[in-house]
Amino acid sequence: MLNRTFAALADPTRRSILAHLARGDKCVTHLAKPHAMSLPAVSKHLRVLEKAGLLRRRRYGRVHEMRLDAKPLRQAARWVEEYRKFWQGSLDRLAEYLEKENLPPEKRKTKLRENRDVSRMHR
Amino acid sequence: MLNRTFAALADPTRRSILAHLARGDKCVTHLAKPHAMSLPAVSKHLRVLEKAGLLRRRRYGRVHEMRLDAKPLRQAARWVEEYRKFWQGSLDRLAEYLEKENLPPEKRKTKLRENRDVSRMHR
DNA sequence: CTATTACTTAACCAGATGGTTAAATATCCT
DNA sequence: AGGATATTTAACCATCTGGTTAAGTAATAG
Repeated sequence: MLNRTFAALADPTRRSILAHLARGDKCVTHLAKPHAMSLPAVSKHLRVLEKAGLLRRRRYGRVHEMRLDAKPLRQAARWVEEYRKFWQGSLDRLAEYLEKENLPPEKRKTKLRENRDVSRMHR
Repeated sequence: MLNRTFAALADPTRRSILAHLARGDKCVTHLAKPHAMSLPAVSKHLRVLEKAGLLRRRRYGRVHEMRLDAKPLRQAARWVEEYRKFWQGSLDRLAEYLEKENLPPEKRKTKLRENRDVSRMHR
């Protein structure tokens, strides 16, 4: 499920469609209008979103009305949130990380071996 | 950026790699071991994650050590959180939504026109 | 009945993705 | 020097993706 959810969100057109649906249910033609592409292209995007469970489709005659269903985003949010502590601490960690990179090669080599002994990791 | 981030997260192998990196920095071989695929395949995944900014690479001799960088997830989280209210209200909304679907066709048709007048949307 | 509207399906295309194996590079060990 | 180890690059392949145009289906309008 996460696969399909994230894959669906990876496309800007689809995120835009979701954003539009967040302001109210809309039919295919309405959703297509702001997106400079053919109707079948939008239709495909809608199918992707539908399969990802991010929207529901209802037919009223020939009009297909789409409704946002954000439930799959809950799981996605939970997954991403797992990493909150890492981006919170990342300023410090990254600083420390990049600092090493600026040591002159000689110094770096010995310094690093002392600390982390990565060179012996694979013996 | 969101494009690359979400795309990177859409692959289970890559999510697994990130999960492993969350427990500490690791080199390519170590990251590859639990994933039943060739080393080049993992190497490609790492490049994708790197381009998405989700990890940093440091070389210690022949060993490439990877470090998680979760900062891009922050933006992703913010995006997803925008939709929190929708999945929170979705139980009610979806119930209401599906309830209509179970009405007998006759009743549904008239009922819906009265309410929403979708049939006149495109005149 | 006919035309128009809303939308999908089909067929096609270029380029990306996710994997493979084989070869190349670079480092480390003896 | 020569061999083993860590990793990447190259070439290839099948499938997926995101778009197109053209044709098909179904409902509404006149």
